[in-house]
Amino acid sequence: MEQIYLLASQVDIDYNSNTSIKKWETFMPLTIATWNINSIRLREGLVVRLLQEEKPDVICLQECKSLVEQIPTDEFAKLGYKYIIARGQKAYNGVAIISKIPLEDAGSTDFANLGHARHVAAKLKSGITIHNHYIPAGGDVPDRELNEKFGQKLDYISELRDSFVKEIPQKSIFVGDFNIAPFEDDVWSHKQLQKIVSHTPIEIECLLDMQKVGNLVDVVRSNIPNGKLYSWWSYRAKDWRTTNRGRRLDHIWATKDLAAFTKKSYIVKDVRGWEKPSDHVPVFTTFDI
DNA sequence: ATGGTAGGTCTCCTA
Repeated sequence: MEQIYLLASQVDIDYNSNTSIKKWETFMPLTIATWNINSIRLREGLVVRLLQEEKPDVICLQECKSLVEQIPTDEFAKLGYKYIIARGQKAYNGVAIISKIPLEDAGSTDFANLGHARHVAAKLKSGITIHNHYIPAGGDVPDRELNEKFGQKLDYISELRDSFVKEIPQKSIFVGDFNIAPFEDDVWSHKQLQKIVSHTPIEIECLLDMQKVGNLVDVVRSNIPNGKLYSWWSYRAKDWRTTNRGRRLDHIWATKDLAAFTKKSYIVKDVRGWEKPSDHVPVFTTFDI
């Protein structure tokens, strides 16, 4: 039987061909990062530093807080990150996918009809589609009768569950700031956060239902199954590192075909200690495809 | 039960 060794970023994978693809012996891993940057214009330098130090193939950013035409791109391009697919608006939200490998715009959807730039998708030549989401934070009060924003958060995820992920094809990666920490080990105190938006049972149920309907795998938790794991620490804490009251709000999910090829995920916690940091740190997964 | 910090359209909205 003929075997082909794939360079995933250079070759179109044809899963329908008769040729056997010896997937585990290929040698071009694809590393994806997701990071809520909280203003891309203010933190352009931090993105540059991260790209230099960690060299992901693709980075998905949320809360760019910028019109697309005002996103700085020159310094990213100098490092080889020449491709960017983004959606933006003034001051709020905004998502971008920045890549060393060619990207094709795969559209965006205004979930829950909020009029917000919270989703963008890009397709790689290998046929993999990356969906980058900034799910609404949901305000402070976890009751949709008292707080419209909490309802919008549930509506956004319900719409994903009832239409979008039902149709999601294989070879999809689904990442971003989901603003929900689903498991006990995803928060510093499960007991103390049960009524705090981001860890309430209703949000968690909605998110995990959506994950199940889409047959999506939380690859970061698959690769790091045990122990506390955070991607966000509040700006309001006096000493984020010492008190360590974190939450895992940022996620990398994938359809099962791709999830089967991931072995490594990691979170670069030190980024929270860089000068003028975002309150989120980047999360990484390598797909050995 | 409260307040704490940060970014942008900046004394008010968002997170």
